[in-house]
Amino acid sequence: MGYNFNAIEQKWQKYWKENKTYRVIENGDKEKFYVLNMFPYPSGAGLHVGHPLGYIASDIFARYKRLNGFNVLNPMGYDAYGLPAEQYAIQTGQHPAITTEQNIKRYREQLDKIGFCFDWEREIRTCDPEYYHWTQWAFIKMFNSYYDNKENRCKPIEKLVEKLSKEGSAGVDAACTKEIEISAQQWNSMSWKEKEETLMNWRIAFLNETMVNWCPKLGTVLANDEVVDGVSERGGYPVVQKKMKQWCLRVSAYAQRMLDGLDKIDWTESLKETQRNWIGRSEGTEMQFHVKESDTVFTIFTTRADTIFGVTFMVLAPESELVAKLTTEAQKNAVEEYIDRTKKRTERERIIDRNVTGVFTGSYAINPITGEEIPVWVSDYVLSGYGTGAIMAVPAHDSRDYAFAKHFGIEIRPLIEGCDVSEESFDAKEGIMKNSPTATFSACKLKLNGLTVKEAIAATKKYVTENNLGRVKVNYRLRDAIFSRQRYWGEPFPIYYKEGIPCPVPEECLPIELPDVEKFLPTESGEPPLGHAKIWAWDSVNNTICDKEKIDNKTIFPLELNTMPGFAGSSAYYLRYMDPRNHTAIVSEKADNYWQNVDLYVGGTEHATGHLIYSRFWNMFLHDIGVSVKEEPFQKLVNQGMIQGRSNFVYRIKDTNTFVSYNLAKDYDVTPLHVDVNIVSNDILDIEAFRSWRPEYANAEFILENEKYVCGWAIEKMSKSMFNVVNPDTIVEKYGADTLRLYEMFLGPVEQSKPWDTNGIDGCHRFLRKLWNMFFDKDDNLCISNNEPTKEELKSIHKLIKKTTEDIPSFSYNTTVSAFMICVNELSSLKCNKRAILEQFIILLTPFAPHICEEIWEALGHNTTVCDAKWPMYNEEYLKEDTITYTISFNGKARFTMNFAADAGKEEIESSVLANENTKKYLEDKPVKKMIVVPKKIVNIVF
RNA sequence: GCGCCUGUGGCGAAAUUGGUAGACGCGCCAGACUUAGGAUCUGGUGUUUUGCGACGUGUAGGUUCGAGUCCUAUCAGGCGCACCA
Repeated sequence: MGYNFNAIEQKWQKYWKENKTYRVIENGDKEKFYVLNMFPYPSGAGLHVGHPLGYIASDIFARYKRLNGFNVLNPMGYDAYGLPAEQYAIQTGQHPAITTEQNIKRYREQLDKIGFCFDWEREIRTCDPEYYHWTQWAFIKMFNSYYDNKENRCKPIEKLVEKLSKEGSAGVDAACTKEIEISAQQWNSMSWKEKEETLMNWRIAFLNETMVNWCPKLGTVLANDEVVDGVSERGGYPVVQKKMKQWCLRVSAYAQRMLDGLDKIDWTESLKETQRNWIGRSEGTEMQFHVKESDTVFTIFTTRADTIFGVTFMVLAPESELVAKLTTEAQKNAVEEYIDRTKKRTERERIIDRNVTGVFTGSYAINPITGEEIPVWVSDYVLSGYGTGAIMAVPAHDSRDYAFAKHFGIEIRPLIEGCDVSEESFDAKEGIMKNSPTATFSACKLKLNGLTVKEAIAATKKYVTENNLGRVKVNYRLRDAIFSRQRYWGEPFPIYYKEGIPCPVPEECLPIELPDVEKFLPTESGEPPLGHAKIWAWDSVNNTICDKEKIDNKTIFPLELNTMPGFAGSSAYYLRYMDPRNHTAIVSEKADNYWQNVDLYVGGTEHATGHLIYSRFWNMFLHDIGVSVKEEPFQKLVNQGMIQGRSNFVYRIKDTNTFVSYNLAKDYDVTPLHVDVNIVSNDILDIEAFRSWRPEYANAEFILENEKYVCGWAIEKMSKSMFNVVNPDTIVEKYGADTLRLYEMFLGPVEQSKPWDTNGIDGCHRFLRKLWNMFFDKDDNLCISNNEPTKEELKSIHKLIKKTTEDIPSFSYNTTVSAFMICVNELSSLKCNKRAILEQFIILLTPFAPHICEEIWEALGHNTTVCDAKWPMYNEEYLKEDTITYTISFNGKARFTMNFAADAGKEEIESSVLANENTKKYLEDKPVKKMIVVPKKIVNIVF
C-alpha cells in the first residue's frame, strides 16, 4: 500500500477537529506568541495555489513555536464587508449576504484540506454584527475624541469643551480642519447647534465638506489609496473630484507618531520607506503675504524660504477660497471661465495633459521682505489639499514655476551663483546665494548673498519668525481618510441626525445592524442604498431603531445612510481575535495584556498604504484611549511574494485546425492560443485531453516534434482568462497536503514573487515517500530498531536539528526543506532505522508536513499528538569532524588539498604545509611573505 | 524626476563574519529492472578543451593574499511616490 496520503490526511484532519488540538486559551504559565495572516476577503473565485503561501509559512512558524513550548495564537477569519464582496454579488445578481456566506464556505473547505493549525473557535467575520459592534464602538469613540498636539495623544472631547469654555481657542493646540479663533465668551454664548458644528473642527471622526474622489461607476467615494492613476483600484473606473460632505478620520493627526513608530518595528526597509513616502513629511516655512490695496492676507507654504527674493508671481489653487476674494472686476470673466474648465477635468485628464494653464487674478501681493509687488495667478498645478493651496513661485529654482513663467512671459530671477536658467530651472538645493536686494530695498535686513542654500533657508526662517512674517511649519502629504461609502454592504454608522447635527447612538445600543433593503445596488448619482431601508430611524426615547415614517425630528430622527468603507472592519481585527466572543468589550484587559500585539504578521505588500496605515492609526487611537496596550499592532511583518501563473500556449496555423509544436512554429504563420495548464505536463501537451477540452478542438491535427507536442510558455498573472489557474484542491488530491505545503515552501524564499510551476512537485512527493519507506516495509509493517545510533547517524540528524532551529525563525524555509531531503538521503544510504534518530526527524518535520508526521508518530507508539512533542536540541559534539580538509592555495590560486586532525593548531598546520613536497615543488626558491590559515577552509601562502 | 529592491546554469534556487561558486529540487543524458511506463533505482550534468587546464555570479573598474559578498561608475528589470511648492 505504501504512503497513502489521502487516507492519512483525512484521518488526522478529523482527529484535530474532534480533539480540538489547536484550541488555544490564555495561559500565564506559558510564553505567548501571536502569529497572524492578513485575513482574506472571500472572493467568488475560491483559492488558487498562490493564496495559501503566506498561510503555510505562518502555519509552519506557529507549529514551530508551539513545539518550542510557546502558547501560540494563530487565528483566521474573513474580511467580508466592502467593495470586492459587494461587486461580486452585483455581478452574479445575488444578495451579498448570500454570496459572502457561500464564498466563506468554499474558502473554509479549501483551507481545511491543507491542514492548518488555526483555532477556528476564534473565527471572526467583519460582517457579523457581533464583530462590527466594535467597529461602530470605535467610531463613536473617535467621534468623541480630539487630538492634543502638546501631549501628543487623543483625549475626550469634553476636555476640549472645558478648555474652550474657559480660555477659548487660545488655550487649544489640537489637530483641526482649519484654524479657528474664538474667545471663551463667544463659545459660551453659542447655541448647542453652533457648538456642535464648531466641534467638528477637532473631532477625530468628523463630518467635512471636501473635495473627494468620486467614482460614478462604483457609485461611491474612495479613499486616496483606493485610487491608482486616476482610476479606481477596484474595477479601474474613472474617478472625478467632487465636493461632498463626508465622514472623515483625522489620520493626519497621527502622522508624526506613525512616522516615528516605524523605527520601532521590524518591517522590511522598503515597506517602511513606502509608508514614509505616503506620510510625506516636509519641513518648511509658512509666510504671510498682504494683498495690495486690500486687507486680505494669505499664507503660503514653501520649503525654499531662501528663494524669497526670486519670487516673481504667486499662484492659487483653483479651488482656493482666496480666488474669489482676489479676482478683480476686470479679470472676473477670465477667472471664472478658467475655473469652470478645470472643474470638468478628471484627475486622470489632469495627469495625462500637463500643458501649462492659468489665469491672472488682477491682484498683486506684497513681498513681506522686500515690499515688491507680485502678480497673483490661478493655476491647477497648485493643489488645494496640500499646504495652504497657495504658493510663492520662484521660476528660477522650481521646474513647474519655470514652465509657467516661460509660458506667460514672467521674469525669471536666478539666485544661485553660476546657475544657468536660460533652458531650465536650477532645482537642486545646493550652491551659493546671490542677487539679494541691496540698495533698492534698503529697509531689508535679510542678506543671503554668499551663504549656502542650507544656511540661507535657516537664516530666512529665523528672519521670518523674528519679524512675525510667518512661522516654521511641518507639512504632511498624508490626508485624512474619507470614511463614508454610498454603498450597501458595509457597517452602518451608529449616527442619527438631530437638527441636521450628527449624534452618536448610545454605546449600549450597539450594534446598529445593517437593515434589509429591497434595492442594494449603488447609484451613479450617489444616493446611498440605505435610503431604501424602511426600518431606519432612531427613536431616542426608547433607544431603538424604528420605522422611517415615524420621523418627527423631535424624538425620532433619521439615521445616517452611508456605510463604512472596507478598511473599517479590517483595522482592529487582530485585537478581536484575542477575545472574540466578548460581549462587553472589544477585548478584555486580561486578554489584551496577555497577547499584547501581533508578533508575526504575514501578508502582501499591496496593503502598504491602505490597511497597514489605517491599522496603525486605529491601534494608536485605541492605545490612547487605554484599550490596546501596545502602540504598534504588528511587531514583525513579513511580506509574502505573489505567486504568478505560468501559462502555456499552443500554436494554431492560421485558418486551419492544425497545431504545430513550439520549436517548429517559426516556420508557419501561427496564432498562439492559451491552453489550460492542467492538460500540459512539463510543457508537453496531453493531446487527447486537448481534443476533449473544447468541442472546436475535437478534430484538431498536430505537427509534432520527437512525437510530442511541445507548448510555449510565459509568466503572467494567475487568472481564469489565461487558463493558468492551479487549484490547491487538485494538488492535494494528487499529491497530498503535506507535499503541497513542502513544495510551496521549496519553491523559493517566501518574500519573493515567483511563478507557480507544478512540475517540480514530484521531488517533494518523492521525499515523503522515501521517508515513509524508512519506517514501513512493503507490507506496511513498522520496521524500526531500538539499537544505539552510530556516530554518522547522530551527526546527520544533529546537522538537521541545527539547520532547522536556525532557519525557521529567519523564514529560510526553502533551504530547510533542502536540509530535510539531504538528511533523508544520508540516513537512507546509511540504512538507518534507529528509533532514536528517526523520531527526532519526525518532530522536526512536523511544522512542514503535519499529517504524515502524526501518522508515523502514532505508529511509533505515542498516544499524544506530535504537535505537543518537544523540539530537539542539537549537540555540537556530534557535529565535530575528525579530520578537516584544507585547500592549499598560492597567492589565492588553489593548488591542492591536505587533511588535518580537527584539533590541529595553526602552527602545526603551517609547518606541515611548508614541509609538504607539493608545496616545496611549487614554491621552489620563492620566499614566503606570509601565510593565512582560515580555520576549516584554506591555507593561503603569499609569496 | 525622487526613493527602495533585485540581477548567479536549460529552470526554481543555495553559498556563516569576504575564504575560493552552483547545495537541494526540476529538466536533460546514460545505465539497471521491466511486456510496458509520465513508475522505481544507480551514475552524470556551468561553459570550453581529447586531456592538463582556462574561463565563469548583468557590465567596467577598485580595495584585498582572496570578492557573488565590500567600494565607485554603469546597464537592465521590478516596486513605491510624484505638478506635494
